[in-house]
Amino acid sequence: MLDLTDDDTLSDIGPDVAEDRRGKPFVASVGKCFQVLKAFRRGQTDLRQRDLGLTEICKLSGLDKSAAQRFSETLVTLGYLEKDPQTRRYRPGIALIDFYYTYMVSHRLAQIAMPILIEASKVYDTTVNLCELAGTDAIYTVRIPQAKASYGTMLAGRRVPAFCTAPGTVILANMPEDEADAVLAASDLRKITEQTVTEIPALKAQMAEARRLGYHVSDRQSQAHNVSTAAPVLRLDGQAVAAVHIPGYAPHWNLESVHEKLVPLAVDTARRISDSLTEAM
Amino acid sequence: MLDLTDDDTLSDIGPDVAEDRRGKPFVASVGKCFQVLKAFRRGQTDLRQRDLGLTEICKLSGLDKSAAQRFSETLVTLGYLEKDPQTRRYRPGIALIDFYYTYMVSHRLAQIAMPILIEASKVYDTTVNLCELAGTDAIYTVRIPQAKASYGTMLAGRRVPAFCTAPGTVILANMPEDEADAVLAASDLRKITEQTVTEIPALKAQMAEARRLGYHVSDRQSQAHNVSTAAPVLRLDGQAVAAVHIPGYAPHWNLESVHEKLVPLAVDTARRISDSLTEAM
DNA sequence: AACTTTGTATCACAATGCGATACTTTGTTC
DNA sequence: GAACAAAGTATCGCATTGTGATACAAAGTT
Repeated sequence: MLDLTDDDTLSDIGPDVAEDRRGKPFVASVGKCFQVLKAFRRGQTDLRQRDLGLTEICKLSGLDKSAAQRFSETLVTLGYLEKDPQTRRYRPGIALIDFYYTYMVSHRLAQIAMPILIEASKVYDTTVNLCELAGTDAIYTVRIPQAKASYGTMLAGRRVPAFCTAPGTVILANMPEDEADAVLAASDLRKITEQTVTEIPALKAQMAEARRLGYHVSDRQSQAHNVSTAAPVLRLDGQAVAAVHIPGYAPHWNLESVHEKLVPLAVDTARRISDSLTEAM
Repeated sequence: MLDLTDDDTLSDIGPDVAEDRRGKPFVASVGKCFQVLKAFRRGQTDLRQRDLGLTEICKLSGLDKSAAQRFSETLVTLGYLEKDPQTRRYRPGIALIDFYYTYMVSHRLAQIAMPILIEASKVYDTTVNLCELAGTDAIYTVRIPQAKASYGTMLAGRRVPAFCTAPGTVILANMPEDEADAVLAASDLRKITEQTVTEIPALKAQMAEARRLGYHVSDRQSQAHNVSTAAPVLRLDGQAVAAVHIPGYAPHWNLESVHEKLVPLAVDTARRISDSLTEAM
């Protein structure tokens, strides 16, 4: 009944440490509390399970039992986890949602893009997404969903690997080459489907092509049956800040119809957002 | 150009401490780091400003300069804040979005509700929301937006006071009376507009009426020019777990047309979700 | 150029978080 | 249903870790 199966690839939640921030003050307890929260994301994608026991939190967070207990209880007190008094298991708390709002409310790009994306979604009654690059992942920040999509693909916050997805490709294609190279070098270049391209030269050729064309079509590179397209949102200086992504799900859309209809829609939508952006920034 | 003005009431981010959790282990550093993150939410609604300097973080979080620095830098290292090297100001980091996904992906109610809400939004081309109660606030967890709405009202994670909004009223009306009373008692019963009802007896009468009718129409109680309606999503035992909320914005909708069209839509949508729920739970 | 404001670095102290250990409860097996 | 295993909770002395007053540096302002 509850089908959590997802057809596309998920990324884990990113590296635990950032760049060269050594020397900066760092409060270890804070890092550990986020390890606990991350455990729930890992736990969910792995086990399709909504809540975790203390022992599972230990394993998924890498903390010992005492620490896991302390931080879990702390997070319950703060409302970021909830604890079932019966089962004594923990689950994500509703207060977590606050941070989405905190991030998005100050996000000018999303603010500008939202109405344009909504309009676009109506043209062919399709899902339309806005993606941004975060490390080696593309994160969906705004999603205008359609009823037939699977639940996981309706949610903002989803991460997918940049190198093998249409939105990732167009963003990488329109950023400084050395930065793009760094992302590829840091990426875990695994074959997700049979079609996934994993060789750096082939990927760079794809990116060059995407840059030339102004869009990219991902033909079952990360999803077995689906074709999706993306076009870059560009700053005045030509650098990509995001991508408009439109998936074409299997029965209804194919390579041909995506090229004919969704590609122009994605390109046009991204261009409209880019134009509005440069005015405001 | 960038209009961040919002027409409805926002709640602050909730109490800093929960119930009677004394005795439970608590890591103070973790609490303080969340004070810093909350500062950004406060800062944004107050100042309509996207980033905060260290001194502002001090004021908004209640921490001293050293602590503010330590926790801000820690959060930067973890990716939950970003720091502009030029201005040395901090802003929310994209990694914050991860927690929305973490919460939502395991949320069976949202999963069930999403397609039904999408369908409903197409009937009159309106925004349709799913709200849940958190403390004295109603939090929007799922929003199907329409292009004409203001940005703030498109975002999941928004909090509004329960007592003076339609979704809050229908949820309070369909929960154990003592719990509802407790929520009202804890609420900050301020007049938001001229029409806001703030007397407990009047509020309880409203709730009784909402319970009898199966819906509630909020006539400019929290928004000066708008009328909105909500209907409860009920568990098999009749307890509310959420509310379907449909706002009727001013020029297009009025009290009459809301009653005629949006009320039946909200009631029907909430009932369809309730029915799917009980099967699954 | 003098001043104010804001951000960064330092460091000795002890409070605070740590985690090994022991205890209690749940639920699993025979 | 007794015996056992596994998961969750409580305890507590130690020293690690975070603390915050102070001093310093770098931007902004007059």
